[in-house]
Amino acid sequence: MNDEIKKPQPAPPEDVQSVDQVVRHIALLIERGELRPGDRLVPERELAEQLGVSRPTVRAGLHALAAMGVTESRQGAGTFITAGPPRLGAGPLSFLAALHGFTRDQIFEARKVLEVGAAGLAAERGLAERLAPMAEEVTGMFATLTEPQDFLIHDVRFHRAVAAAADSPVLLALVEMISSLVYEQRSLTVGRAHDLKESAEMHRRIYQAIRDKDPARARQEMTHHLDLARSAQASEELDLPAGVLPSRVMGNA
Amino acid sequence: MNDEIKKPQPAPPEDVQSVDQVVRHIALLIERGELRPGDRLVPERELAEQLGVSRPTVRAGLHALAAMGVTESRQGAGTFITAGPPRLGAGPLSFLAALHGFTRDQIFEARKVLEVGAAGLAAERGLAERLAPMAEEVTGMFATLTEPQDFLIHDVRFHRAVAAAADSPVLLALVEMISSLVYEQRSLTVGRAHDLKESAEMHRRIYQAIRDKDPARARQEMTHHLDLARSAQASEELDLPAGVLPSRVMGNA
DNA sequence: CCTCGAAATTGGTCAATCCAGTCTTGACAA
DNA sequence: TTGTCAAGACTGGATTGACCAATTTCGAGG
Repeated sequence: MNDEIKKPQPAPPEDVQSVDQVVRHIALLIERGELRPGDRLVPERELAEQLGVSRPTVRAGLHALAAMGVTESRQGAGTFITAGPPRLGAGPLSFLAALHGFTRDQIFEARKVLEVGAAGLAAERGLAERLAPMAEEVTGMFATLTEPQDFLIHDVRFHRAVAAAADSPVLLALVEMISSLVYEQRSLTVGRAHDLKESAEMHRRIYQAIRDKDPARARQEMTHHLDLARSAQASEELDLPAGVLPSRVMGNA
Repeated sequence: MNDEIKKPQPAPPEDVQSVDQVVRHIALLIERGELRPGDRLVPERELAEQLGVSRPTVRAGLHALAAMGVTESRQGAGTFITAGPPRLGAGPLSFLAALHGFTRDQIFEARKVLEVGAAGLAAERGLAERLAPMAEEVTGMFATLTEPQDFLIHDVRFHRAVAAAADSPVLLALVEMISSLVYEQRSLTVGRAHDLKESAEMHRRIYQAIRDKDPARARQEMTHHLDLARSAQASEELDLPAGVLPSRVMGNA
């Protein structure tokens, strides 16, 4: 064999995976506070040069970050750190649900823990400025009693508003994560819903308990509501053409 | 203009993004039950041909799935659907924490809601086969009172065992997600911990309440423990060299 | 029948190139 | 002077083709 033509290892034997290196680099910049929400990253080409990796590798890393909801890319404009309120994409949970066949009851169980706790916290806090969004969604529910799909949107938004009123960003992120899952499931069956009026009434009572700064009642009303909602959804799923249900738990990636 | 020479679009005008197409394709296979945990995906090259996209594009999609904890790739072996128990990677939450500067108290707030609820459920269920793991971790804590880092590991595992005893996969996934965050934060300061013995005692009381199928006591003990743990961690952070704390909230991607 | 090593398989990466939106800039007209 | 808009640069989106490295497979040889 010739021993001077070959120049095998152009890069030092760094055993780190190149694409991980990209993710770690961005993570480092975020840790250091050099990248804040809304900021624009350096162009892919430049990033590739800085890290000494190829552009496809950089792109793979950026896609991974995008999947985690950290970045957003706009063709022609650039790649940006996700702005807006702290949000946890529903993608991972959706996949988990599809892979392990989470049941409706299992999801409601988690909801009960999260949202009953959130309702209690919201009532303890009693932040006046958080009441309006909740009230608005309740109004929206009463206004869409004959439009199940629209009703559902207000329903989900109400529950998010409650979590927001708990004034706990982490809790809010978790609730939003699950409510996305709930929305995806429920939107398939809500057309067969009965008693939307009763549902709206329950939401109103939850709101009133939080407004009255009565944590115990807020928790109790939320518990009651979720139990009934679980039963309601179960009955909605009964008279449904077979085959429509089992799948379709996936959300936006 | 000529109207027969041009043949502009080699691909039908699908306005879908290629990399999204890859993710959706895998998602579809999972929905249909054609891909189950542990299964191996078709090779990248074949997948690229099937979908009519390039391999770097396929790789970007697979990296996105990997970031969501859906797939795992092993060089030379193949790409597999993540096996094992339902698990939600800590990556997204870690980034969220770093980006929005979640405080220790905010994390503990979420923990209280999740874990107090989990402890209550675990006590209600009273599944005998879930008790052993909890007891084992309590034992481990008493055995490592002088080794804070090892103690912390048992601590975190105990809390996961409680969530597992709640027998709610969704809740367990959420608790694991947060406990990863807690571990990352706490491992920096646990060296300065006092009263590890008292902490072990509290865990033992939580365990006993669950073992006795006493939900109210389980919830109360867990609440009490988390409140004290929050104070303890706060004091640990006080006498710490400045600059070590603020960053380092990122986890494995 | 067992062991071991070569070859096929598969993920990991890079290089160069083109396409498609987006933003910037400066010339031209009002 | 000012406003408009079109050309060009900039940036992400995607492809082709090739090569490296780890793993698996399978047959030759003991």
